[in-house]
Amino acid sequence: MIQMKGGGIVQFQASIPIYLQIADLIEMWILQGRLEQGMQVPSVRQLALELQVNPNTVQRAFLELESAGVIITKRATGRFITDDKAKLEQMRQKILTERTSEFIKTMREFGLDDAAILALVEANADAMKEGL
Amino acid sequence: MIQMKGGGIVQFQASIPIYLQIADLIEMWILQGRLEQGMQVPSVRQLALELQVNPNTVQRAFLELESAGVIITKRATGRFITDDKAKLEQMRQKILTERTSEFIKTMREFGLDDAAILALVEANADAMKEGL
Amino acid sequence: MIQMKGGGIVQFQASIPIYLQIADLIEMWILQGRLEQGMQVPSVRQLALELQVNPNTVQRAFLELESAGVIITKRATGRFITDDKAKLEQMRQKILTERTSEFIKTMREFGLDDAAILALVEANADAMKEGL
Amino acid sequence: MIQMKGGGIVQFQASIPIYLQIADLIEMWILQGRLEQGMQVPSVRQLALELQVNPNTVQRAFLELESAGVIITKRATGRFITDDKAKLEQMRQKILTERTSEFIKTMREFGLDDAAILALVEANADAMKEGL
DNA sequence: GTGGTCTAGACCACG
DNA sequence: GTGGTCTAGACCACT
Repeated sequence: MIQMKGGGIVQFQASIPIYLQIADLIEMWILQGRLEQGMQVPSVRQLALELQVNPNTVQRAFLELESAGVIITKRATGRFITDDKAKLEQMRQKILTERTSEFIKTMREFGLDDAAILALVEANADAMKEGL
Repeated sequence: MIQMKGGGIVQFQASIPIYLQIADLIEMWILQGRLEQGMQVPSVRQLALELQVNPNTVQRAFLELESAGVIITKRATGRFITDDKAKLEQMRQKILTERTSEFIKTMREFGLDDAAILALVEANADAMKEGL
Repeated sequence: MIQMKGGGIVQFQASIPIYLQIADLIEMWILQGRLEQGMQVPSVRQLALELQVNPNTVQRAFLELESAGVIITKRATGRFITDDKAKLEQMRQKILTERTSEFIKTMREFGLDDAAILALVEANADAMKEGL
Repeated sequence: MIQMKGGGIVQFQASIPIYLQIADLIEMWILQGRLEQGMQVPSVRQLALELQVNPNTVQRAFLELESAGVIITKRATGRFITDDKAKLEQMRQKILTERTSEFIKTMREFGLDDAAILALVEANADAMKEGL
């Protein structure tokens, strides 16, 4: 049994396909290290139950992850996280960089210079800390 | 005539409705001050031509912007950007804060502490500056 | 309306997923030049009707073709064969070579030398001509 | 101990049932004469070990081969390759003809005439010879 | 009318 | 019990 975020039920947002959200969710789990290398990936049916969606939807999410090389399917045995550590680390770095660049780009488009961006990040980080 | 980003043609990504991408685009233009308060909003036909999409699609984008209160339709006159300066500024702040919080949250989920996040932002900002 | 092979109904063989057979079928149509560059690709629903399968199955076949770069999807408009002539020609050559190499390899494994293979091909080609 | 192709490990492709691939493999061995008529058929366990698959899978492969008449099970003694020489030769001829006809048919669908097909085979055979 | 997504449920192949 | 495929049918988003 996999520990859901906060132990609660995952809420999907409309306007983005659920199967993509699931794929993203699991990719995050893996890249964040919540799922270890090995047979950790839960089965289609189990995930469908936990996420309260149709098994076909989970199936499709896994299809995405497989074509992305994150997981490997062994017929009639289960799905496994790739044991290519380098690949995972590379993907992690890629996502970190992408998200950061995208964030900076947006902020700049709003006219913020680097100092202002850093200040904004710092202020928000502090605010979020207190919020906890 | 509206100046496109870099003078080029805007590329839409397949997985998000085009009309939403257009609405976002225009909202950004307004919030970033590229479009001034007044009757600046280009016509549906013109935008459709420039963006090379179906006029219906632009129409829908405008509908979104209207319901968000960003633009106002005056019958038989045209569309105008709201002159409610406070509202625009408020939306601007809201977007800035939202994006920043979301960014920080994601980074933390990857195990980065605040110092690491700031460092990452700074490094990327530098890298992007050189790239230009 | 697309002309089926011989005007008849396509029969699918068990043991190979139908959606793969459909994808192959259409890829063949394209590479053989039966479908021209343009809006030729029939819609999901139409093909499903003609092939007497579920629309979802056709949909999945198209997914394959799209990820292979053979067709392009324009939302709410239809699917189009890629107009990248070079790419199509390249795929054609690749398939021809692959099939031929595979054929030769198999024949050699049965102990036939090149002369024997050529003779076999020639004999069969003649026989098939008479059969028509 | 059976000599694998090139002494290496056999790689199975994901889209075809492993047991069928194994059955095909063994049938090829027999028809190509690598396995002689007699009690040559290796045991389920041994094959499973060498091919690194589940013994059940090998078992199923043997079932296929038995129903095809290629091997015969003698209770409490083991599995034997059929000593019906005529049958084996007949199967060999059948496979050769089938594969060749299929190959020619495909090539013709691509618009190649017999001369072109022969040329293609010859060219590929030469290329493959140099490659070795 | 087009493609995209999702559900519910069934059956099969595999190990 | 696992994944894979397929159907039937529905609803939505988009142009």
